[in-house]
Amino acid sequence: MTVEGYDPRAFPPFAVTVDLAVFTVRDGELHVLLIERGAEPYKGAWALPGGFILPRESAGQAARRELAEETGLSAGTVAGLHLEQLRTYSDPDRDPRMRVVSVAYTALVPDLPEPRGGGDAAHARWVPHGSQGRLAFDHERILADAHERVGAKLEYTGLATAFCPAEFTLGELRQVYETVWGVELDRPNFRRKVLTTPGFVEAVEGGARLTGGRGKPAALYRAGPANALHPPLLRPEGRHST
Amino acid sequence: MTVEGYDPRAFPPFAVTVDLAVFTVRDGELHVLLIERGAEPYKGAWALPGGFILPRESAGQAARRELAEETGLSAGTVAGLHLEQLRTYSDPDRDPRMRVVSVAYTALVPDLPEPRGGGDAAHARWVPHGSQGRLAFDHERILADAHERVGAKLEYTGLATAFCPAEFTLGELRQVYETVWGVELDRPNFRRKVLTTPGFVEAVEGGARLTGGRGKPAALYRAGPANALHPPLLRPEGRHST
DNA sequence: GCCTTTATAGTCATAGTGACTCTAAAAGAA
DNA sequence: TTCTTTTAGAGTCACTATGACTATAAAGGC
Repeated sequence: MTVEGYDPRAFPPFAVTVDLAVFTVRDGELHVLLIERGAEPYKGAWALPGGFILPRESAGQAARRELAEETGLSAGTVAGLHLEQLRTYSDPDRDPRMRVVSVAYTALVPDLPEPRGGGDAAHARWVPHGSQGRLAFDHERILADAHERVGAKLEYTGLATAFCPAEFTLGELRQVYETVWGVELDRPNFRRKVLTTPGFVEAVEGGARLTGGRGKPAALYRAGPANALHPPLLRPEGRHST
Repeated sequence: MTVEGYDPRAFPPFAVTVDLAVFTVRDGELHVLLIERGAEPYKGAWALPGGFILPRESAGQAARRELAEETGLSAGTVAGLHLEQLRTYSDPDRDPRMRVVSVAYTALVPDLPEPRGGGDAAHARWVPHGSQGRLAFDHERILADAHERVGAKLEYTGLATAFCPAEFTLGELRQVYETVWGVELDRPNFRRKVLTTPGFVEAVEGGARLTGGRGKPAALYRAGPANALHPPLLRPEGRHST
């Protein structure tokens, strides 16, 4: 049971941190937010943003605070972003200095301005996913888990809209799927599927947007009320993992 | 970033525990393993089994160790059980005495003997899910999250076989779905779906088993190699949450 | 004007599924 | 024994969802 026979010195003390895998779609490519470490160990290496949980904070609050600090976004903007707990990493040797348990979060954001690199992050950058090279600690593993989770959640939730601005075209939404899954989707079929899935998207009345100056203007949509898609929008070829 | 500017006293110390939501199907009913607390706070209340992570343990190792201690199962048996990290609970006030972050795990077990209540658990019992009343700490929330997660995973993974012994009938497997989801499934349709989903189950050659002495003997199957079901076996009526 | 690009409207064949009916093989009751 | 009950398992039918298409519309660049 939790904390049987209580004694302040009877439990092994741990440091608890949050790490964030922040994804965005930029120019049709999936990008991850990374920071460059300014101290040992792994000095100069790239790592996921993150930091300690404060004494009166939940892990979720810490994640949102760190995200605001490292991206330079206002607290109000960060409050509206999609942030989701991924899992907790607790290998005793994951940090060479001491026992650190880290609660990892995944954030999905629409295309944002270049991060300011505030907080203790010497440099923060959007890095194309796949070209990030080796990361500090077990952050490669965390990033891989986060990518897999995001890909899976696109199938059965309306999460893809979190990568888009408030109003978006179906082409932009389709590009999110193609970018995260690394596949090409048939345009008419994707359109049919999205529009017939109840609650996925809602049409914006007057709207129409030129898509980068090319092609016919597209109607605008906003995220619908559904958080689960029925039936799901499954990846082609069925490569899952879970 | 994780543990910038290291100083042993610079980080807020946390206690880190694991909590377990252990499910089994007994007599066609979903049961949860609960222990009765022997100390304040919540003395006498029922709670999820769990305990501290030791200094050289990962959270997963701690979960497996605690499960063995509280159920009285051998380490070998516990090693074969399905154990999966659920999520981490970190509300600063979730434990009234001190700051405790808990990594929750979900375990799915076939019908087991009554637990011995070893370890520090005064009493351990299988309690029918839904009749457990109020639990200590935030364990009701953890249990609800675990149930929702298990229900969702039955849809797109072969997880249901973890509730069954090594060899099982399709009727037993169907009962797992019906019990966890709380619905009735059409027998022929369920059978067709399971048998046509590649890798879900494999026929056991000679086998056949009387199902509680009633009805025609059923063929035996074992869990197949697939960990993901394609296409998924969706709940009727599409009530998800995610 | 034409060409390219993207959006959007359809068509058609097929796989998957829900709602069924029907038969087989066991135990227990009369 | 025969009849009833129970569960396994085979099979049918209609409808939905989907993959693979074709075709048209509306923009910019040339």
